[in-house]
Order: sequence, then C-alpha cells, then structure tokens
Amino acid sequence: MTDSYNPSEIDKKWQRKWEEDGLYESPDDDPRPKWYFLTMLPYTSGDLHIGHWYPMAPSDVAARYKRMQGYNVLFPMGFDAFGLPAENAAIKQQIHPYKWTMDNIQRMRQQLKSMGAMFDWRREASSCDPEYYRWTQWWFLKFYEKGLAYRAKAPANWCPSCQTVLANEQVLPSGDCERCGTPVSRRDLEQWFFRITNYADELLDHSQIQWPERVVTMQKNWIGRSEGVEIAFGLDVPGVEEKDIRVFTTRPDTVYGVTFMVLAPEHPLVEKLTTPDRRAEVEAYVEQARRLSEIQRLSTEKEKTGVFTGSYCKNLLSGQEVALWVADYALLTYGTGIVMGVPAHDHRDLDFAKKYGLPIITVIAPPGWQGEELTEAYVEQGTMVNSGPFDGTPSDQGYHAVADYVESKGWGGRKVGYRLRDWLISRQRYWGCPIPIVYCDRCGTVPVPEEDLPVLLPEDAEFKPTGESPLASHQGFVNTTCPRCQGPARRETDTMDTFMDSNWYFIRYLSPHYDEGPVDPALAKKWLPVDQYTGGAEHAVMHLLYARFFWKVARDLGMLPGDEPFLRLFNQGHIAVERAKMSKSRGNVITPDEYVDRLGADTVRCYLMFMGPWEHGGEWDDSGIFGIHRWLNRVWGLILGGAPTDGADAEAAHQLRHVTHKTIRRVTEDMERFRFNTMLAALMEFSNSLAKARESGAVDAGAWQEAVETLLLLMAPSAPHLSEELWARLGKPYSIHQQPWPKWDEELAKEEEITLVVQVNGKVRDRLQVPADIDEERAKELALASQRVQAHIEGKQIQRVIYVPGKLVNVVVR
RNA sequence: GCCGAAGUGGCGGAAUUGGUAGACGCGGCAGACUCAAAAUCUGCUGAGGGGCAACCCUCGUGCCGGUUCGACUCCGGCCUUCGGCACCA
Repeated sequence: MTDSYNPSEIDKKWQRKWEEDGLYESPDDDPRPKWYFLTMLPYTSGDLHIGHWYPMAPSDVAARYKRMQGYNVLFPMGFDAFGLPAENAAIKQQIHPYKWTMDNIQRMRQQLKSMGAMFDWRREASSCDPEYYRWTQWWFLKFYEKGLAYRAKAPANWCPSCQTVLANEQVLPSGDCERCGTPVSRRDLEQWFFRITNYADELLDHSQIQWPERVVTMQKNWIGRSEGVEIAFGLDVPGVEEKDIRVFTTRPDTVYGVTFMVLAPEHPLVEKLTTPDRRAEVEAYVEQARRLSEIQRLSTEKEKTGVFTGSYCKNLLSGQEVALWVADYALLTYGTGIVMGVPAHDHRDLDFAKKYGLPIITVIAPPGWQGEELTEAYVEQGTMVNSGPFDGTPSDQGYHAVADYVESKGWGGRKVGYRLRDWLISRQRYWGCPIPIVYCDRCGTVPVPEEDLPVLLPEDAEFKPTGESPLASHQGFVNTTCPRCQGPARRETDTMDTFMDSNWYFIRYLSPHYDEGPVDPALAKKWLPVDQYTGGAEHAVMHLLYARFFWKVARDLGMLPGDEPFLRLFNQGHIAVERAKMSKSRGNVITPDEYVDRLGADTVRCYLMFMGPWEHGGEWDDSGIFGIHRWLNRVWGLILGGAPTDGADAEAAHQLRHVTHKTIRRVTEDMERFRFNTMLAALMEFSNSLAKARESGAVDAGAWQEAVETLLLLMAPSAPHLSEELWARLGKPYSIHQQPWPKWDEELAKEEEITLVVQVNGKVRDRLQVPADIDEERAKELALASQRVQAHIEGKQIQRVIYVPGKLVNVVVR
C-alpha cells in the first residue's frame, strides 16, 4: 500500500528545499536565451485574496513552462505601494501609511510564497521604498530636462466643505462628496503635466508588439487621431484684444453652414466675450457646468444646454455674423475648446440649434436633394450647396478646396487633432512620490539636483480628517533652500500619480538595490524588454499607454533598448463575488489560505485554471474544487500504484504511446495559447486513460514508464509540489522543474482512424469509422452506401455531394 | 452616453480555419464496497417525442432577421452583463 497524498506536508517540504537551493533565482550570467515573464504587481491592500492568485498562478505556470523549454526565465514580483487607500487608512485608523503598507507587504509576501510560485524574491521592489522612489524622482527630472514636464492650470474635484481635493472615486455618482455629501465643484490648480501628446503618433503604432487586437483598438480610439482643419473666425468685440477665434473641424466642407459657435464653459475667452447683460446667466451656467463630470457632459442622451454670451464673430468665408454661445458639450481639452455649430450636418449641433431656435442651413446636399428641409442631420458626404464659390463641389473634394482656400488666406490650415490629452501627474496627496521641484522667489521653478535625491516624505506628517494635504501643511517639508541661490524657497507639495511608479517597476526589478541609476545598464541590456506581460484588461489604456510612453522617452534618453516595453500581452479576467470585484471594503474577500491549508496549493492553482478560459475570469464558486483535489489524489495513486507489466501486446503498447504523445501535443499547444482549462482537461483525460490501461490487466513496461513520467512533466508547471514529490518517489533526479519539456513524436501522435460524419442536407445521419488517409472517392462511396443515409435520400434526387477531407460528407438532395 | 468585450445543459465550461454541439469537471440519479456512514469505484445524465430493444425522430448555443450544402462560429439589427472613460489601482 502507498501512503496518501498529504499536500500540507509536501508543499512546505519542497518550498523550503527550493528556497534553500535558490532553484528559482534567475542567473544574470546564463548562456540560455532569456525570457522576461512579467505579471502585474499587486497593490498593497493587505488582503491577498483568491482574486490575486487568479492572475498570478497561471502566470507562474506559463513561466515554469518556458523554463522547462530551455529559457532562462525571469519571473519577478513586487508591490505597488503608494496610493490613496493607505492615506485613507491613516486618517481613519491613525496608522501611518508607511506602517500600514509595510505590514500589508509582509503579510502578502508570505501568502504569495504559499502559492509555490517561481518568483525570484531577490528582485522584489516596492514603489514606496526611498531606494525606489529616489529613481522615480530621477526620471521626473529627466522628463523635465527634456521639456516633457510642464505646469499648467487644470481642474481638480474640490469639496468646499472638506476644503480638499477629491479623487474621482471619492465623488458619488450624484456629484456629491462621499464623506460629507456636499456638491463637489471643480477648481483650477497649477499642476504638472507630461507631454505624452508629443508621442501620440508613435503610440498609435503597435506594429512591433503582439497584443490582443481589442487592446490595440482601445488605445487607438483613446488616442483618437483625426485630421482636420483649424479655421479662424473674425472677432471684433470692444475691449477684447484677440482679433479671431479658432475652431478645429474635421468637416471644413460644412463651414458655410455654421450658424453658431460653442465655447467650452471653462474657456478663458468666455469671460471676455460675455456682454454685461448676459453676465449673470453665463456665470451661473459656467458654475453649473463645473459640477458635471465629463461622462455626464458628453452623454448624447443628455439634453443639450447652453447660454448666449451676447457677442458675435464673423465667418470669414461667408461673411455671416455668428452668435457665440457657451455650452458644456464643448470640451476645453479637445481641439481649441471651441466648436463650430453646423446644425444641418451634425447631430449634437442640430439638437442644440433646435432647442435654442438657431438657424439651420443645409450646405451638403444628399443625393437627389430638391431643396427640402432635412428632418435629420445629414452627416454623410454629398454636394456642397449654399457655399458661395464652392457650390457644386463634392464634399470630399470640398474638404481640400476649403482647406486650401483657408490656408491661402492665412485663416488657418490643416492640423491633426488628438483626443489624447497630456498626462496630468500631480496629486494633492501625501502617500505618493514627491515631485522634486523647488519654487524660489528669485530663481523661479528649480529642479532638485540629482545628488540631493530622494526628496523624502516626512515621517511625522499629520493625517487629519480635514483633508488638508499633510505635505502642504508640514512646515519642515515645505520650507527649504533654493538649490541654485541658497535663498529661502518652497517645495512642491504635490506627489506623482501612482501610474508613474508602475511605469518602470519592471525595470527596477532587474537591480532593485542598484544605487548609481534606476537600473544597472548591463542588466537592462540583458533582460529588457519584457517578453510576456500578463494583467487585467482594466489596464488596457491608461497604464499600458503611459508605460509605453515612458519607455519611449527612456529610449530617447539612451537608457533602454528597443521601442516597446512589452512585446506580448495577455489580459486575464477577474474573479468576482456576487458580481462584484473582490475587495476589503466590500467585505467579499475570499482568501486562498484555508483552501491551501486543507487541499494544498496545487489544488488551488489548478482549480483557478480549470474554472474557464483565463481571459474570462468568473464568479467564485468552490463547489468544483474537490473535483480537482480528487484528480490529484488519483494521479498520486496512479503513479505510485504502478501497473502489471507483462502480457501486453504490441497494439496496446502502441495505443498507450499514441495517447501519451497526443497529450504532449495538446498540452503544449494549450500552454502556448494560455488555455489552461483545456490543458488540464487533456491531462485528466490522459490520467483517465492510464487508469483504464492499468485496469486492462497488462501494460507494456516501457510505454507505461514513458506515460507516467510524461504525465508528471506535463503537470509540473501546474502542480509543482505534487509532481516534484512523485518525481522523487519514482527515483528520478531532482528537480523535475529542471527537466526539459517533453516533445511529441508526430508519427505516434497522429490519428490512424477518424470519424467520418455523413450528413444529408446538413443534418448528421451517420458516423463512420474510417482510415485517416481515406480519399474523397472512397469516402463518398461509403457515405452513399450507408443504410441510414439511404433512408434519407430514398426517392430524392442527389444534387451534389460535398466532401471535407478528414471531416465529413454532405449529401445535398431535393 | 462613448470605446472595448462577453452570452452554449441544473452549474463552470469544450468545439484550433464555416463542418459530429455539450470534451473535461461539478452537481444529480442508480449501482458496487460497508453493519451503517464517509471515502473510493462503475454506469447514466440537454429538452421533447417514438420504440420491447439495439435505436430512431424533432428541437436546441441571449433575441429577431440574413448569407451558406452546412452557422455557437460570418453579416445586419436588438437585449443583458462586464471592463475603461483620464485623481481607485
């Protein structure tokens, strides 16, 4: 008799041994080809739950597979440690964010280790570590030196009652402050931006990376490149120095149809253009617009609103006077912040014109148009009408004709517009990376010299529920001396967006303690870029776009090789509980710990993979986990129970080898595609057929040995503890994780017989077992000879017979 | 609202290129073992109908329509759910 599978014992035993032996330390000097496998790092929320294992365990499996394939695999882990929740905890529980975060990291690291992953813990990095954020600040200085960092006014959510800036997350859907219920407004603050728009065109190019098509599409839409024309309209308003206002349009051919102009409520010209009699109304409208979120403002369902400023501009092409309105559907951040209103040919403009009784002039005639009034906005191409000298021009040509004319007159010209905006990196918070800038009355804005980095977060900051930024009120932090003139100066008190930290964590992993730069250049050259990145689709746009931008800037600084940080990307899904994401605040956290204690890490790892396709994620339901556990137990018994090894015939031996090699192929192909659920199904089928073979009473000794060893090798990435234990018990050399991945023999794996499906008019009527190499003539012959087929074609006329090699015959009758 | 996805038995899911719908597992039912239970093992298990039976027929992949010899797969239109929408990470 064999002893039974005892995961709690063998998990610990092997984890200890692997750690002692440094089995998973990826050598920096290794001749094997490198493979950098990166999975997104967790935020240090302190509740490492099954939702964290879901992305990590299969990543570990894929990384282990690559390693067995002969790559020198780097699979690091770290912690995304700056952010809002730590600061909230500080305010609520009076725990310092540093302590809160470090305690969480400590706990999460232990939980992660229980998974049995091949993380190289020597490479661990945490973004809140001064050793890390010193270099985040260094990068900021490089951006600043390159002219990619600048300051400008930008709105932030402002709670007038709490006297504080709120994150979007802290504003309720109603637009009220989540803490006190006061309506939140927007207030303009001087903030730091990165010029990501300088790289917009390069970011649109995904040709060097293998990413899911949907992520590429989302990024392209996010960047939103559109070609258009900027057109000046004449302005002659007493007391206003600007003599024209400019709009960006993708439809210059409709310019004769402009009947009004719309300025974004935040536009600086609004105040100047508003006539005294309109002032009260305009100010009230602007104030109201500042309360709406961008999503609300842009909703095409929301009724259009706006107010007239009292001023006019002049359409230089038509000579028409055009009323200047303020409306919240114009966004300051897109184009020039001013939209030309062409109600006849734009849905939103039409809604607006109808509501406020503004004129509607048709300037693009649909085919066959007889001058009748259009009931809907006509947004397609047509023929220009009511357009002075351009009448009769097809609108696609009109685009260029108007653009040329505008350019020749010096009234504007062709331009490319982007939906993408520069990246606002300032956050009015404590728990983030301080922006290394000093403001001096004499010298102005002065970067902190590199040798003075890091600008440390003061440890004795106070966290008051008033919401006042702990850095801004910390005199010891704020007051400093100017690095240039040594005079009194003030520090920047904003910290950086945490996306700045996550832009380069995978670079820091390579040499987390290197202190002569953000990364040891030799290691950057050796390991970068990342070969495979895995993480949630929620990062499809922001993180992944910012990180690409960051990389390109670093490349231009000569710091990094190649044009892209992540060559391949896979987005896994998420585990939900009662349809909600797992989180401490929702109180729906499922920890892996109790499952690991009872059933072992391998069961939990495999169950997460078996739930469904990795990219789908799913609702947590543990009812199937025992099925996986039973399977691992059966494998245990199967391997240790041996098999009667005499009296097997050659055919049985061949069958066993066929199944073995077919399984190697299936598992390998599924590994390549990250289809872990079907990979495990293939392994289960394999172990089931081994059990059947044993039951038959006799198996070929050689074929059996090959089969069980193959089973263990194929299972090694998924169930690393169990397979290591059984490998050792078979007397095979340590470690199974250093063995090469099995290769299949195409001859053995191929099917000798196939099921030929026979259809009549597309309906399955028979299935025939035939040799795999059957030819078309013979297949059709057999199909028509089938009695079941005969019954369905009797008395009917055969029109044609369709043959799909290796698959089916379809008899079409009438 | 806009952008991007997903929807298949009682449940999770499978079906690599338009070609056998339901692999694998859970649950359920029946049986074996047992004094009994647990564990384990074996068989059956989409719905409806027919047949003593081996089997046979019809329907069936969110909904409506289309293309095709043939559609879970392609096209058009909807519905629902999920991710993102620039200060959650």
